[in-house]
Amino acid sequence: MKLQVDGRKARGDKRRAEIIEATLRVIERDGVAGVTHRIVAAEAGVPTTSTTYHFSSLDDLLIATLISCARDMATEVYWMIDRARSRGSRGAEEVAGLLSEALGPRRGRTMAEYELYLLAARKPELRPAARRWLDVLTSMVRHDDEVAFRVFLAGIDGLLIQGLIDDEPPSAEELRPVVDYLMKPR
Amino acid sequence: MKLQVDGRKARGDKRRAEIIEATLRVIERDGVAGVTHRIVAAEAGVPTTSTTYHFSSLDDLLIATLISCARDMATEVYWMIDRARSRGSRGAEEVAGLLSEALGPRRGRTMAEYELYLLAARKPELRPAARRWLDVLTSMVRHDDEVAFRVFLAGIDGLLIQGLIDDEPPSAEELRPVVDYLMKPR
DNA sequence: TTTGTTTCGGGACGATCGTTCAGGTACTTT
DNA sequence: AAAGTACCTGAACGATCGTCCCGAAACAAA
Repeated sequence: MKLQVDGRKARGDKRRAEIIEATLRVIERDGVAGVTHRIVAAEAGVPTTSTTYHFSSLDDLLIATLISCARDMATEVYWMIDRARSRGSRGAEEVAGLLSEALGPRRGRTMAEYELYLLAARKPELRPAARRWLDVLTSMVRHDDEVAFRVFLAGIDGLLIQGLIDDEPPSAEELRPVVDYLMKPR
Repeated sequence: MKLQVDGRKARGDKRRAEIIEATLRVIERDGVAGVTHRIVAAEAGVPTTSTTYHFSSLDDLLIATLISCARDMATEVYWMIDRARSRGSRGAEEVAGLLSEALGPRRGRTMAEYELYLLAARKPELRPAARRWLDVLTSMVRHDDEVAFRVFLAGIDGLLIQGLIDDEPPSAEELRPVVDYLMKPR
């Protein structure tokens, strides 16, 4: 079993990845509504037909983008948890910082993620990918209290969504008491 | 100052309302992406030019729809709180029931609301309308604990969003322990 | 009735859309 | 070298899009 010696497939995979990255940039900038074959192709610097060749339809492209996005998010959270653990902290500070980053410098990315998330609500084939990052969290964090953990996850989502319609992103200091409350055992 | 004696304006307002209702139905069915002048006009049973006449652009139409939607939601929540109070309960049962309804029979409507919500993240002129229902809640519920209330609101949003990507909607019984935890004072 | 205002709606314009097709290129296998 | 496979891409098709134009109709004020 040889892996990836075919130069053609190698180039194909590379271009596929470039197209997915371009798609994510387009969603960050213009939203899911702004995703078209031509726009994505222009963003990626490839001819229009290249996107239709590698992704049989627009839906396929969006599905691939969501899957890639969910994987990135999962690994990112993985490292955050790892970082928090190595510091021996309970993570509230890390979480608050991550939230304020998600709502500030990375606001476009956060919007893109939730747009894809909502898309999964409409397209069942997207749901496994959308659920993945929840699953990753669930499997990583020890949950001595199942209910408390579900509340925590829901709270994070709610804070992010509500933070997206604020005129200016909340700071980590503003978020801190809410996150503390959310993570406080009882 | 006479109000609404002009039959022309009366008809115009009525048609405007019909177009907005049709728009909401289209969003429930096809999402914000499915909203076009022609589709909305067909749904409302009016000629295409009627939607462009009453709403100078598609954005205007979506803005009007979000505002109308937010108002409906606010009054609905108002009555729920009123109902819960008259029963003397703390509301956990009512909240769990409302959530399971929002994720079950009214799933399309819930998706539409969150899509419009996310649209507000991209279009600043939509944000006041999107924030309104949060404001209504904040003003109605006595908040002896500010932080706890923010956590509660975020938790509701998170539960709804996560429930939207479940393959089958959670029942009120499943939701109940989480809602209880969310509303439990400490 | 005449004049002015508001709503209505058929038709059309240019733009952009998703997708297809056929020919060409690059690479692997036989 | 020949055949086979995978990728690339310019051109084009039919459909749909937002929006505009302009005359007709309904209604109010004179």
